[in-house]
Amino acid sequence: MSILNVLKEATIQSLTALYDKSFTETDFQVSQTKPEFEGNYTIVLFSLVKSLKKSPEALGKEIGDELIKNHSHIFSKYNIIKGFLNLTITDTHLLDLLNKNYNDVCFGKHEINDQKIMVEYSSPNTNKPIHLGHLRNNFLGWSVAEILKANGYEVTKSCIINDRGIHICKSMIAWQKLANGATPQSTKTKGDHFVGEYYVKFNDEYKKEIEELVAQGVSKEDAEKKAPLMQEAQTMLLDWESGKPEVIDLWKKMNGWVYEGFAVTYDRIGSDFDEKYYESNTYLLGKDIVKEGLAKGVFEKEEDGSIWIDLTTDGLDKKIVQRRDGTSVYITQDIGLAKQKYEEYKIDKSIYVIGDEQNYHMKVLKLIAEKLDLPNAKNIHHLSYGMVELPSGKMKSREGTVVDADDIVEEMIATAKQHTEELGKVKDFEEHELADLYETIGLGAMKFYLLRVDPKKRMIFNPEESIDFHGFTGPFVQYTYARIQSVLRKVDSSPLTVDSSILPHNQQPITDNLLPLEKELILTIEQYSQTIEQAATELNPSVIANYVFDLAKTFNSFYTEHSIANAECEEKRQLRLHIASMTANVIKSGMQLMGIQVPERM
RNA sequence: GGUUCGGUAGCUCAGUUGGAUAGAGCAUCAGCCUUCUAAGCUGAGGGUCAUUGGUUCGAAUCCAAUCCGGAUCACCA
Repeated sequence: MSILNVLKEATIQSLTALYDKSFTETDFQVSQTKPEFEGNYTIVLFSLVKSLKKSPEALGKEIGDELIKNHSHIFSKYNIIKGFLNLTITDTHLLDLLNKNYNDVCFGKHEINDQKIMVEYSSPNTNKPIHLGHLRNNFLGWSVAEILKANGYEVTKSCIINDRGIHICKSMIAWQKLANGATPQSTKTKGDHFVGEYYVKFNDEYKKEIEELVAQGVSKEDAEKKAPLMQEAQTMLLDWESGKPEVIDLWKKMNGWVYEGFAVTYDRIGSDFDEKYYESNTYLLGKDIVKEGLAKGVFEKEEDGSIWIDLTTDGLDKKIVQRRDGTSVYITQDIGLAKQKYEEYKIDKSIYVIGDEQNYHMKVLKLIAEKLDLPNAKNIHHLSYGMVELPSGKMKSREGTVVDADDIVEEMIATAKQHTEELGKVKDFEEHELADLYETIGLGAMKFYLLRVDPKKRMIFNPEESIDFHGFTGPFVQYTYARIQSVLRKVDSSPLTVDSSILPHNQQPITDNLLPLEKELILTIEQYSQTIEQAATELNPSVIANYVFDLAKTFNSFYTEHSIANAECEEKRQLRLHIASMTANVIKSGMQLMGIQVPERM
């Protein structure tokens, strides 16, 4: 149990013993002591002052004495300033913690529980390659899944691939008309980029057609519908739905190219999935749901045959769930898929990583699921994230300002290479080690940059600043890790041993002799478990990013001020090597939760 | 217009179960490499926490109103 939890419980016990009343965690507040005051943890007494009608000083003294009397192994002393009771943690307790866990690579992770969670993320369209915004989605989804695993959940990563629809037909039409049989192989183009080009070409040609029609006096709206290319795309969609062989073949061929391209990108950025759903399989789902909803009176049929749900009493609008031609719409398919997910996996919670432009849609989805009484409806959770913008504003495909994922990844890795070479510290690296290192640093910088911000906020991606490897960045944390490894390597000949002389059982001289920075490091490490928990509760990897950075920063201060391998005495040396080792473990673990590798050397 | 999410240092962001003098990084300035990796460390300057009012011992944090910005409100997905 963490010190914080021990303190809370101990305080409740002390209060109960002292005042003969029952208390809960909400009756008082515990926080970390501000650096300018002596102590490590602080109990804020004001709320108790009120209910117990005692002065803060008296109250603080009584609680402080009681805590120390009963928990002398954890709390050594206290002071009271105004209404704040500042408690000091004993060195003994911290050393004990260090001794028990210094070599535990799983430190901070929670026991397996029996809850199952599905995290759906990524969800690409097969008509164009993924861009910077998708990267935020991929990194978030992957990281959240790992964070949940670290908290003991059984996690299934899933992905819905939007592989059908009018947008797919557009690139197919363009390819048929313009490609002359060109393929990714023949043009040496990555498959997803290849198909994406034809999607762009379609829109270019389509635009020309509209302009011509408008010039002939057709209204813009009509022109958009009547343009021959659009008509062809519509026809192709119908052909696809009726299973016309040549259309299906073309569709399979082009999607195949896209998947090959995606596979390369996913492999590189580290996205993976346990289950893939294809919209071409799920788009008919939801028919039975519509029937069910009608029977239950949740849905209503209009005169023209279309089916609706009225959500006005919930503050939303009316929403269509089935078209008058009997086909199901997006939202209905999603409900169908939600149901299928539950039936297949018996999940306790279903998380959707989707941009905040779909907040309304997801709200409706959940509401309909609840009204239909689907078993997992209440545990549908939309992990909404803000758009990624450029310093110049939003990315717009029309203006060609969309940042391609492959390009930006490549650029980050190239910058990592250039920067590393300038520093000139890697002369003894082998060729393949260098390639790995650049990839580790470049991708690490990228992931850290996109994950360090609260998901729900939109963020600005400044290509120049993102490539800064100093300060609150992935490479800084990676560097700290490599630095520790370097120290630990140097003492390899005398590997870390559990030297009883620094252990509390022995009551040797180190006790009550920890330096402030040593203490701060151990206390920070101790909070890793809570940090993981918080990140899981909030579904927010930035919690981890901030924590890991803070730990790395503290370590670097320590490293600069105090020698580790050449400490004043053997006990101190052992102690510091233990701290270093544990810091490295926690940094590595935290970075892995964000999908970031740490290099042994850099 | 309705709903909803944001507004914290020049820039990018932390901090909201109400707590002590609001924190980092970047940028600027001043120091620190014969010593465990200087992708580092130490220090300085920089703030009307959008505005106004309310709640109370205490508000960046809670409530109300206003201003600014984003998203959304399709028989598209």
